[in-house]
Amino acid sequence: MSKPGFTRADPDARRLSLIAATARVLARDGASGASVRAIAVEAAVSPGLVAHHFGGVDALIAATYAHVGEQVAAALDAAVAAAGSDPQARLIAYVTASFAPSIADRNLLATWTAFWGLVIARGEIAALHDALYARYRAELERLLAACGLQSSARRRAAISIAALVDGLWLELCLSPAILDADEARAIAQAHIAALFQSHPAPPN
Amino acid sequence: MSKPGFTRADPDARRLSLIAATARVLARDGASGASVRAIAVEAAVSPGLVAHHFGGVDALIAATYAHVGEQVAAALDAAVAAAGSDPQARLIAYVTASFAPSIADRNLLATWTAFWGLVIARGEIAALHDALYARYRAELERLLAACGLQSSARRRAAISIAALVDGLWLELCLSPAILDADEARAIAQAHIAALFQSHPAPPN
DNA sequence: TTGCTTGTTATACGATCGTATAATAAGATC
DNA sequence: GATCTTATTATACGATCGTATAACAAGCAA
Repeated sequence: MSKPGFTRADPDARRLSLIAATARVLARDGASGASVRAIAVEAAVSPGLVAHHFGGVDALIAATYAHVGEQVAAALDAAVAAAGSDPQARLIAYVTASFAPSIADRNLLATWTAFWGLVIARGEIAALHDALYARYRAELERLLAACGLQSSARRRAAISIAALVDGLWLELCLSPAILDADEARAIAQAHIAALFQSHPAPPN
Repeated sequence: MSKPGFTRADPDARRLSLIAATARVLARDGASGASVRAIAVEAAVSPGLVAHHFGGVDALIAATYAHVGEQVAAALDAAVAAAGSDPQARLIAYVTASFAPSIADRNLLATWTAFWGLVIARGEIAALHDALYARYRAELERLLAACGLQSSARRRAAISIAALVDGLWLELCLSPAILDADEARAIAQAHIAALFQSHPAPPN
């Protein structure tokens, strides 16, 4: 007759719900506000569940970062897939997808800054960051290769594009009044064009 | 006969000492470790002094950011002054000075990430960030003008350089194994060269 | 229905948080 | 040396922190 006091969720689904709640708290209150209790309230759940599913709050934040990172990577991949088959268009799509509203978002930035802070304090989390960025650069190198950029220039080009996108993304999130997405896209495209100009594709 | 139990410091000197201690704690333990007590221990001082001199720990962290920002700006200005009178050399010096060991430093990054986290949670701190970055971009625009870059291209060029430097600096601090200072300098120089190539200085 | 597994809650514990308060004493002034 | 200002300390308070623990109950299996 009466509703159950709580619902037993599938462990994976519950973990996802906790991760989503963590992202919301991070976005609203910043890194220092992401306490076990605040997250539990946001997820409408008891504080003990965090320990039960993740062992501790640090692991939950790390899982949140990994999950958000996956989402971003998937969004970038989707942008490439939607760009068709032209190599240049695919590269541009991959790079400028970072400036789409769902990515250049304060909420995402909050998760990222919280995580950067953890990278400093906790060494084991640095591995997550390295893996995510390595994947980003590897994909960039692949796309650059498809555009015919000579292999000796790919590594440096990927690093420079990644750095530029990071900086533009950061400024886009922190002070949107100064930089909007259209200009960020234009800057990134100009940078890529310049890269190919200084390392022209060899004629086949 | 006996040493005094504590020394009465000049208020400004004491504030500086607390700021320096805050920067050290931020670097060692990250944003979440920067508690009033930890800072007081680091400064070899009683916790109450923080409230007495700054009113609260948030104001102390904000002051730390402002101070560190001043130091960085001064270091960049000094690099320009040391570069002589050639406009191109001055611009390169200003940009690549961010990769010097004292600037591309994990300790500085820790302060920065802690502050970025505060920018999200506390609106009043965003103004500090905007002011610091506006100053950086304004100086870039000045140096670009001295190099003869046409005025219509200056704003966008300054933003792109600032973004690239930010991203390179971040990666340099977070994963020094992937990017070293020399390569960061080379990437930044190539970017600047490309900017002038697409907007060549008008002949006088 | 009965029993079992385990997701979930409720509660408690010690540690640490930020800050307010009053007492203390260093150092300048006269 | 006496007086005063105030930087500094010591202490205390309530709130919140992370997590361990045991009781509870939802849902499945038999």
